[in-house]
Amino acid sequence: MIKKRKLIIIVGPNASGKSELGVKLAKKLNGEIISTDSRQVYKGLNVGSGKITKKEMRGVRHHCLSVANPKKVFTALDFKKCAEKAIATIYRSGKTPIIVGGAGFYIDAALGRVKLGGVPPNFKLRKRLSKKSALELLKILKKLDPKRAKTIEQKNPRRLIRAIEIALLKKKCRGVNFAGFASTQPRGPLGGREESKINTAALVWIGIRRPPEELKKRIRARLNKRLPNIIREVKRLRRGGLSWKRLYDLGLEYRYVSLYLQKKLSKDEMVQKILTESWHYAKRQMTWFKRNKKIRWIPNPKSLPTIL
RNA sequence: GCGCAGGUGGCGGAGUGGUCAAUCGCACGCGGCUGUAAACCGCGCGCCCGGAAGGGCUACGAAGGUUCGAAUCCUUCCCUGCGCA
Repeated sequence: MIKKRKLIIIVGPNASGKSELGVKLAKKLNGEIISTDSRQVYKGLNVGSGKITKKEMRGVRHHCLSVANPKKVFTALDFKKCAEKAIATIYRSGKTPIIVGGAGFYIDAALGRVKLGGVPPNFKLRKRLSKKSALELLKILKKLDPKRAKTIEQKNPRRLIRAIEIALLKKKCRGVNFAGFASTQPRGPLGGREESKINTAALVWIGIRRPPEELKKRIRARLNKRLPNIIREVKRLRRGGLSWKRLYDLGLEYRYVSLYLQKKLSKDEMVQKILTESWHYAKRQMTWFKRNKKIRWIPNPKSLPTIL
């Protein structure tokens, strides 16, 4: 039996101060950071995604940052692979891995708390299905996988399409053992575990939770400071060949700044949109994390728990 | 001062005699999420009781009136925008 190694996970909403805490802990514990952010994985999405700067890293090594081409979708599975590799590397060098991020789904995927199927995205199929209504999609799914049809969010086209994608491939490969498939996987207390080095680690969850008004203020301050650079960044991304559509899908600052640059929003509308949407996002992040009872909540990065 | 348009829930904006506590969008609150996740989706949202069904109360600028019944019709008043003075 391998001795349990420590793995620290720092979570919290947008603009709560996770990166700062991460570096602080890394310094203290001789650790390295695995950033868990669905937009910071892309090259060129820097200011807008709130990516930590070289200077802010203070010499601490960060993994899974700027590892993907923004033109292509980087999936949760891609992230999981990156994180696992990083964790292995960090352990090998005798250091402590510290996962820092706000993308709850990615973190849970990386740790095997959410099981990813093994069915890659089929963009042609998605495109075709995207023309159908949720009701039509549900009908299709009912035929393909009645079991999944019962548990799925019945009005969410994106989920329905993915479920159909899975069911279709499953059908095609009937006979093969697909026990690992998400669609038939019970949700167990941890959503099903997987074999990995992570299972042998002692997980320490830390969450930063700030009062709503304070968080809103931080979000606003951060945007004010960065907006000019974000606009510049979006222009640069455009020149680099990102479509408006892609920028829209990237969400938040990328979405609304590009609408502004296309003159579909005034500057003021853009700012308001980014602010409220960032707040909504922060709340969504919190609802994700609230379920995780292992998280120890602290009010700010300064109140470092003594458990370490 | 005259003419025209209008005043509806936190905001925008429908409704124009009963089926209206009032379509819808936004904000706000809560939640979901199994390879797009900063994406995507659901529920609630006047007040009070209820798990719900349902019931009670107060509401559509103000005050009166018509009517079995008014956010909707009439009168007066107050306010706003545009036009003419």
